[in-house]
Amino acid sequence: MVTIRDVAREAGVSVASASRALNGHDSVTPSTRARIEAAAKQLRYVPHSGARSLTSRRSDAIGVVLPDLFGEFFSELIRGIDRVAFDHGLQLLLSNMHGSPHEASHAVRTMRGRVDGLLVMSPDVHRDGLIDLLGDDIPAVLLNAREQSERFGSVGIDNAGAARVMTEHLVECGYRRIAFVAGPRHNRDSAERVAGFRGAMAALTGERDPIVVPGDYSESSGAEAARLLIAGRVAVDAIFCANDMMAIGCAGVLADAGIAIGPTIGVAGFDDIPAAHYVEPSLTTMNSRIADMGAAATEMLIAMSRDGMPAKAAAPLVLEPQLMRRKSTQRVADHGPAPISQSLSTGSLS
Amino acid sequence: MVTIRDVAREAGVSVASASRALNGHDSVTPSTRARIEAAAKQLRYVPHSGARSLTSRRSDAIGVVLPDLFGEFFSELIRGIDRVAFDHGLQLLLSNMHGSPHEASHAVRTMRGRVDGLLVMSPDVHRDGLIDLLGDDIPAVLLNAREQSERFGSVGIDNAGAARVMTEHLVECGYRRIAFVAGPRHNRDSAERVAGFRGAMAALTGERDPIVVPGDYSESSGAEAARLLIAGRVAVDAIFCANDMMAIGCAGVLADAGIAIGPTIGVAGFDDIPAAHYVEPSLTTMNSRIADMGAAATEMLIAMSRDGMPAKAAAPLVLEPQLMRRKSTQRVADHGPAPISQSLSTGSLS
DNA sequence: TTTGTCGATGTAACCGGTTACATCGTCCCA
DNA sequence: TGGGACGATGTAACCGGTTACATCGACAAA
Repeated sequence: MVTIRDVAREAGVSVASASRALNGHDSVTPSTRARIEAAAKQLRYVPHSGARSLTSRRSDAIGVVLPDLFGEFFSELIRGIDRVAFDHGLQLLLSNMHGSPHEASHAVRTMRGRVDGLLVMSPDVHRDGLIDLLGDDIPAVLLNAREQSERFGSVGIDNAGAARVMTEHLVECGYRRIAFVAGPRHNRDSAERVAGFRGAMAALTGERDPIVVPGDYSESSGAEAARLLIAGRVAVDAIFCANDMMAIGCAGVLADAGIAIGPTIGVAGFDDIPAAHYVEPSLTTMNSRIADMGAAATEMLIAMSRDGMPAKAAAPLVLEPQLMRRKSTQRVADHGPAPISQSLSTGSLS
Repeated sequence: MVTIRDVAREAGVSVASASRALNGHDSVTPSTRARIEAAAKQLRYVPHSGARSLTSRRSDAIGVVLPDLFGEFFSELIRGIDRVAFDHGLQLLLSNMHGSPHEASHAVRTMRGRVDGLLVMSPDVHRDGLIDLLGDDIPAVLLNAREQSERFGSVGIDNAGAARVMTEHLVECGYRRIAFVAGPRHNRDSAERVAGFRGAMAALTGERDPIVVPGDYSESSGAEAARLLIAGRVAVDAIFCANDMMAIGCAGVLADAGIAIGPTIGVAGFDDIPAAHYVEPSLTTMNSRIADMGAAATEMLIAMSRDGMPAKAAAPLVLEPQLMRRKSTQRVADHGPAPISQSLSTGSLS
C-alpha cells in the first residue's frame, strides 16, 4: 500500500509538503507541486480516507440505520436521502438492524467515528436502547418516531391527518359504511391511521364505532380481511386499508367475487407505492412522500452539524401526505379513451 | 468526546490494559477488567471505529458503487447484498455515481481506506476510468460488466440466453411475427438481449431480420413503440420488450386500442419487477434474479478478501434468468376462479 | 535467600494522514 | 552591508486506537 510518505520520498520532499501540495494549499512552489503530483500519479497514490478523517474529524459520510429493507418504502427513502447527501458530497453508510434491538445498538456503535451524523429509523428508540447510545457528540435525526427531544431532530408524516383526509374523500364520494383494515398491532403508524379514521368517522357520519379489521400490512392479510367481510355479510360500501399492499389484496378478492370496485365498493390504500398506479382499477391512496421525508431529514441533519455540537435540534417536522384520487373510489365507471377502431387494428396487426 | 485514554485514567490503568479488557483479551485480571468496564460504562465510552480500523487494517465494511438508484433494480440489488453482508457482520458504504465517470472515480477514491472490498456496477469500467483506480490492494467485484480480468471478480446475468428462452416461449405459444423493443442505444444489457432475440428468431422461425423498435427503458418509450407499430400497420402478433416498464407502456396502448393482450397480441417483458405481477393482464417476463446477483457478488467479494491480497479473482459467474409465464402471453383467455354468487355478495355487502 | 518463570500491566511505537511551529533562504530597505 | 520580513519547506506532535516489547511482582524451586 502506497502512503503519502512514499510519495514524499519519491518527490524528494517532506510529508508536510506532500500533504499540502495534494490538498491544494497555496504555500507550495509550482515546481515542487508538480514534482509531488507527478510522484503521486506514478505511484498511483490514493489517500486513505480513514486516516484523513481521524485528524480532520470529518468523514463526509452519514449513517443510515433502518429497521428493515422494506421494498418500496426503503428504496424511496434512500432515494430521498441520497438526493440531498449527494448534493453535499456525502456518502451513505447503511445499516439494516433487521428488527433486532441488539443489532440496532451494534449498528450505531460501529458507526461511531465513521460518520458525521446519524439518520435513525427505529420503531422505538427507548425499547431499542438507542436513546443513550446516540451521544451528544454526533447529531442525529429520528425518522418517523414520536420522540420529542432537544437532542434529536425528528421528521415524520401526519398519519392521523392523512387518514382523516382519506376518510373525508370517501364520504365525499358518497360512501358511508366504511371499514378499516389495520396494520400490525404494535405498529405506531397504523395505530395513528386508525385513530385518524375513527375521529373522522365520528365527526362526519356520526359513527362512533366503525369496523376495524386486523391485518399485518401483507397482501394476503388484506385478502383475508376482504374474505372476512364477505363471509360475515357485513354491510360495507368502502374499505380503507392501512397500506397499499393490503388494499391490493383486498381488491383482488372483491374482484374475484364479482364485486365492482368503485361503483359497488370503494377501496383505498395508504403509501402510494408504484403498484398502486398499475393495478386495475388503479388504487386511490395517500402518497406518504417517503422520498421527501428522507430528503428533509438529511437536510435537517446537515443543518444540525453545521451549527456545531452539542447540536440543538430543530423543531420536529411533520409532512402531510397527499391524496391520490384514482379509480378504486370512483362511483361512476370511467371508460377511458375511446378504443381505436377494432377493424383497423386487427386488420393491420394480426 | 470520550476516548480510551479517558477510560484508562478513570479506571486507574494504562490504555493498553483498557484496550485489552474492552476487546476481551484474556491476559487481564477479572477485577481490573471489571473496573475498566465500569469506567467505560460510566463514561458512556463508544470506541472510535475509524481509529480502530486504521491499525487493525480492517473496516468490516464494503463499498457499493452504483450507476444510479433505479427503482426496483436498485432496491432488489441492495437487498441481496445486504442479506450476505449482514450474515458476515459487514456494513455497506453506498455511493451513487449518478451516471458520471467523474463521480465514479471520486466515489472509489473516497472509499479507499474505509472499506475492505468494493462492489462496482459501472456500465463501462474503462470509460469511467475506474480500471486503474481499483488498485491491487483491495478486492473488487464487478456487477453486470463484461470485463474479463484476473484482478476482479465478476457477476452478471445471461441476457442473450434469457432472450433466447423468452423467444422460444413465444414461439411455443404459437406467436410467429415477433417484434422486439430495444433499450437505450449504448446499453450493453439491451444489446445482448437483442442479439439473443435475433439468434433465436433465425433458428426457430427462419426470420433473419426481425423488427426491432428503438426504446429507452421508459414506460413512455414502450407506449411510443406500440403506437408506431399500430400506425405503421405492421404485421405483428407478439411484442417482446427489453424491460418490463416498456412492456407495461406497450400493453397500455394496445389495450386502449381494443386489442386483446394474449389472444391477439402477446406481450413479454424482462426483469420481473413487482408491477409485472400486478398489471392486468399480468406480464410474462424473465426474472433477472437481481437479488441473487447482489448476494452472489458479495459472497465472491468475501471469498476474495479471505484469500488475501493480491486477490486472485474467481471465475466470472453468470446467472440464468427464469421465465415467468403469465397471462400476457396466454392465447386462450383464463377467466380465473368462478365468481362468488353475485346475489350473495351484493345482498350482504352493499 | 536467591533465582527463574510467568502472568499482569505499562511504555511507546505505529497505522496514515494533517498541521502548528521551527527553520532556512531570499529579497528588500535602511 | 546588515537586519527584518516573508515565503517555502521540514520536524514532530497529534488524531484514537492496537500491540510488541519492557517491566514488575509474586510465587516456586533450589
